[in-house]
Amino acid sequence: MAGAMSGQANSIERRSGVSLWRQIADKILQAIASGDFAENAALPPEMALAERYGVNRHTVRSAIAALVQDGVLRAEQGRGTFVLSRKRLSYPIGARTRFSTGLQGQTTERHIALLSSWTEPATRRIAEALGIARGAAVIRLETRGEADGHPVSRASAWFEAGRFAGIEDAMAETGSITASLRRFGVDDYLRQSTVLSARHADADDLAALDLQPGAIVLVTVAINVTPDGRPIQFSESRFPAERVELKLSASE
Amino acid sequence: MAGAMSGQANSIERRSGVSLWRQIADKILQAIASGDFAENAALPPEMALAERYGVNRHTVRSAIAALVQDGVLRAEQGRGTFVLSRKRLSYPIGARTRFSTGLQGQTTERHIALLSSWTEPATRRIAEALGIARGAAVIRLETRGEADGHPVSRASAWFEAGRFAGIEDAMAETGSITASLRRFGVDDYLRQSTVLSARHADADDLAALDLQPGAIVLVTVAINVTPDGRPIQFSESRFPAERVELKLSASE
DNA sequence: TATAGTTGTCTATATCAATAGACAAATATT
DNA sequence: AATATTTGTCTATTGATATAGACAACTATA
Repeated sequence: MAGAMSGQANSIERRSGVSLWRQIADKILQAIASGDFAENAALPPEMALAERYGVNRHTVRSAIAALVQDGVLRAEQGRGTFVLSRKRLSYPIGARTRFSTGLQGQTTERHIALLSSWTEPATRRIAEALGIARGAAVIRLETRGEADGHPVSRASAWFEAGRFAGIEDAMAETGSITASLRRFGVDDYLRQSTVLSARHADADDLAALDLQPGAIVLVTVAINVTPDGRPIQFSESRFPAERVELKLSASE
Repeated sequence: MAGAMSGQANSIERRSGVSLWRQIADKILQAIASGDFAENAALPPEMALAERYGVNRHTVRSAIAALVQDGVLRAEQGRGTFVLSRKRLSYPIGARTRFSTGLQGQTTERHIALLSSWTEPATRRIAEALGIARGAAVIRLETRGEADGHPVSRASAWFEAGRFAGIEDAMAETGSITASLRRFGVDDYLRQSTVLSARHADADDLAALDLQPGAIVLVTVAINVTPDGRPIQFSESRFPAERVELKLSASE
């Protein structure tokens, strides 16, 4: 274990508003995600981790307890603590970002579940993105992306209500944005813009993505357009940073 | 203020390992960054914020105190609390990502400061990325990007030591990766791959980016190649999520 | 079968985080 | 000048976080 975790600074911040056990849990998650531990590998003993991070053994135990609760680790009395989960999923992002095709090879099964949908007036931001009047009716889809039974994304998407009336039914049936858009004559679409940020998960994210409080989510805000440049979809997606990384496609 | 901040769930998680005051500080930062408040606009009164988030007024005061300390807000007794900082910088990422050109129009001045540099053996990951032997000598540059006097990025970059001997001197002189590479006959280069993640800032990030403990950083891991596909640079960059968002170029 | 190493549990103590209430100090408004 | 609004300060109390030490329970190994 001497070399493992060597890439990161083993530093912990006190009085930060983020408890020490959570910071340590984050570091362990990072180490696992970046491949410092193989699956089923043993973590260093609690005393060693405590010394490494300069905290009490009980503080390390709090961090481990949270990760055990989260299904990332398994502790066995007398033997050690072992890694259960695999590396992060690598979610590709580019001009032709599609949920299902992007995760092929990394997962055996994936789909998008429609959580809810309704019609609402367009905010200024959405109206600008879709090139419609502020306050015009837009259909909002709330979805969750799942891969091998685990939630990997949580998204809100907006479509012009006039042009895409009934898209929620198509979405519920097909479980695919691409397939749903095809029913409205959209055979192809491109990612016009993507803006990326990160924040702590809110209550909705926590529930939908099955995260522990305090987790970080990556946020993308995107506009999809038809090949002739007409905007059709505005969306905000949240990805759990501990389970997903975003891979920007090289050529598009 | 009824409509402002409307986009986010006003929910706070308890027993999360992240203190309530930090969660609220995050939400206020988000609201500012997403344009809910104009510069110099007044925040809602402390009592109103306390009610909105379902916490005590003193908890809100802790959040505001942290942001005042951070230079984001200014509190005036009897008047109110006011927004100082502007919206997030939007940092473009694409095939031709360049630090200086990317921020034109948003800032009046920007440059890259070389913090330190040294030669070290290539780790497995770096060797694979650069297409060299594991353990071969690589030059490591530690840099900080600054715009209008404020730090906006913190990066580590690795170059093959044989081909780019002395690049640290070029970097110190020119303050530009592009200009430094030109001295070694690299007139053009492309972003081959970019992988994105997010985590809490570590001690080094906090110091270099002038952040408060508990802040979140966006992390990009990238490989740059010459037009003929030969890898020349491997880098990991950290951006403060509260001050920078990443804008993916449409055509890359 | 000892022994060393590891996780699990318990008690105790100190500090941080959050709530609660009261009132002072400064500002804006009537 | 009087009043309402808002931030600043103080005391007190509770629960979560972190440290410290001791020992039990379990596993692997010499």
